[in-house]
Amino acid sequence: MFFLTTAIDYTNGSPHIGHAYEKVLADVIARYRRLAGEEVYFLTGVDQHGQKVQQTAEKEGVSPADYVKTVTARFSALWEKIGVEYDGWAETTDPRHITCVQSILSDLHARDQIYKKTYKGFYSVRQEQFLTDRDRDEAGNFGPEWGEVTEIEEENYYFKLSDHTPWLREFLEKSDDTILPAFRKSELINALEKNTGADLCISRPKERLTWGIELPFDSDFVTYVWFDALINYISFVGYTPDPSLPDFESVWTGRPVHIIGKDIMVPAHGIYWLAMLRALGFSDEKMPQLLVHGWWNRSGEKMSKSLGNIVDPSELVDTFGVDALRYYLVRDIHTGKDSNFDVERLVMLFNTELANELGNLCNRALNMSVRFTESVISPGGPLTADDTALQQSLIDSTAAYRKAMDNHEVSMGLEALNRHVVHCNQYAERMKPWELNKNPENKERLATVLHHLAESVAHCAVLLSPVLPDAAAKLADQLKLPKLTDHKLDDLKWGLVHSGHEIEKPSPVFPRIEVKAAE
RNA sequence: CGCGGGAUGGAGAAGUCAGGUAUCUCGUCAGGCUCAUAACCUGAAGACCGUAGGUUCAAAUCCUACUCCCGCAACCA
Repeated sequence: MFFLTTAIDYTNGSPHIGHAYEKVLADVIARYRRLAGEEVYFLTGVDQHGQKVQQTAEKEGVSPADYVKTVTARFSALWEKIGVEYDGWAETTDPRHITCVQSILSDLHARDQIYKKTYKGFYSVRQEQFLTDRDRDEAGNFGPEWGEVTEIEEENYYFKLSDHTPWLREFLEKSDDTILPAFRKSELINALEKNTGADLCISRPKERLTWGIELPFDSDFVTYVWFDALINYISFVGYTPDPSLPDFESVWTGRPVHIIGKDIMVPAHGIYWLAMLRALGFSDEKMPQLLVHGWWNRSGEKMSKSLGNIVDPSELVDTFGVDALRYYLVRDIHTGKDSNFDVERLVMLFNTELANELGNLCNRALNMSVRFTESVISPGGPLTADDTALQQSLIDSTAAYRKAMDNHEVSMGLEALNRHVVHCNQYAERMKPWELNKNPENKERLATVLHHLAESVAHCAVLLSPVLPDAAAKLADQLKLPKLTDHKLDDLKWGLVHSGHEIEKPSPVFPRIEVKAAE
């Protein structure tokens, strides 16, 4: 089983382009793995507890539970809108999750992995948090942004993180595929080097915070939100068995892939979570891989004048469509790195690669079949060097696509796919089917050329399907091949379009996006 | 000396781990085609690969020093 998760989004505001990116990336990877013939379980959801939720709810004059419900609905509505299809949905206020967290807390407490101690430090009342030396300004004082700062003593529960850091360090040192992409590994190991054996505070006294999961062994405290949230990765796949949840052993069969942003690798996922799993008895072979993605940055507000200041993914979909957004989000960023969000590039990539190249290829190929061969596609006569070169291009592109996608490099996968599309357009230009059509003697040759184009479009539709499932279905529809998208990668052999296959006059699958050059 | 990432033709990127005539997309210029979504195809101009040294037959790629950008720095969910 290929078990894939995303970070669960914190329900403290509306979803933005970064949230959408992570989910689309995960959705694409999940769909790709299914296409590759693997069994997939894709889990995502929302993180609903914690101080910030409690504060925001208070500010808005509603209960945290109601507030969280509203925000959660915004997230799930967006996923539906942009075609993110998950198998499991995690909400941390779910009773099944709470049961699991509490059972884990009890277990760790019973095994002395959790203990109580007093912490003395400087506390900011306004920010409701303890401060550390790095919060001091250059003069060594706490700045006015913290408001009143007092030194207080507080009892809390701690998880024995220090028991596991030596193992973690060693595990990470020898593993090349736990942190993806690899360049982030050194960052995590460095962070670990600086760990001076500190343990992790996993409780909050109820005087300060009530919106959380109560500690099963001390009702004066709730669980620290990270300790609660991280557990979603196991609670919602039945770590504590529940008839409404999957069977844990059949989901967590190897190393799951957790897709997260670079901001929550250190310390939450890279340190806390791996250590927590270790404490629960997970072996090295069951440790998750962390696929760490970068950020969409926004450079300047220049484009906002001409195209409107749009960053809400839902509005982007309304303006440009799901295909354009999904394609852009995985095409214009290399997994792991940062990129600048630019609406003009979104439009450009859709128009050039989808409308002009692939969409137009489909359109011209099918139109010619309708006009020149009575809508019937047949293999025609003997193959020339041009034909075999085209078939080889398809084989090469498919191989490059698979290699890239296996490494979660969606952008490179799409680039590989594109190479074949370009090859096809060049092929059409050289073969000139419209010329062949002028002389009846060329009928067989004409059939061969058009067959090669139709066959290529069919393959491209399948390869594109993880990224743009709807568009792939439309391409299949144009080709009159309704079962096309049922194919697995290994079934992709030359001959998807059978001899004598009939099609109809096509209409554009990717209508060009026309942008009015506003003032 | 806190940590990490980055600096590549006008714009955005790949390539750097495993050195070997600089790649892709957009843009610009010129031409071709007409089946197609004013789409497609061909050709051209444009980069001393941040700076300065070094290693090597050979460096965007390895080594040293430096400059400038961005993020993070562990009770911030």
